[in-house]
Amino acid sequence: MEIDLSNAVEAAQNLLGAKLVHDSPEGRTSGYIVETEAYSAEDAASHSYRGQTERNAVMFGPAGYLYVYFTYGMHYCINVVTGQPGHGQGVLIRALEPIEGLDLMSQRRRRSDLRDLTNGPAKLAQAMGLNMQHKGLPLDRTSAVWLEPGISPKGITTTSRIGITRDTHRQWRFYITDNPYVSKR
DNA sequence: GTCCTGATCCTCT
DNA sequence: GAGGATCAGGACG
Repeated sequence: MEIDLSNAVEAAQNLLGAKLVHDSPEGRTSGYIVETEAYSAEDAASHSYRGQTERNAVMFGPAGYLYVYFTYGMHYCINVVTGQPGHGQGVLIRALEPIEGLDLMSQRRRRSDLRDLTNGPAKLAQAMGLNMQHKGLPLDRTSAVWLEPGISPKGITTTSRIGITRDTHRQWRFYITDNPYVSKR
């Protein structure tokens, strides 16, 4: 992988514009990453804050692996693990700009509006067909899910993170400025 | 468009 | 037993 994942906050910005691809039995889906959030073990909003557990163990492994979690009783969200093993860092992928497999994404999402396929962390996981099966996979060509170099963002906007209740002061959300596929708010 | 709520279940307290 | 890195649908205007 050519993307620098040594630090979550920097990696969250480096990952903007990268291409995420999933080759599934139903076909290929892919998209450019347009919105991310950084999480680290010193951060009370992070799953890794209270130390390693069975659920978050992937976050404490090497960088470049996929951490998937299940939340709110019905949704999956995906992270790219960053940092050194033992550090417990990750970057939440919050939105994609769809590239390949638009019909398949629409089927999985049961939505036809292009802008409603991948503009949210649980939406993109559903559109890409990602779930707990994919937790812990390396994001390279040895897996069905991987990252490639994509586009260079023209501008990056920094804000506070969405939907958290602790450490809300951190400005650790990043998105490609003016991209129409960024989640709301 | 905005606001509010129900859905639904795993994880940790 | 509570709460969560969310989303969709309905009420209202």
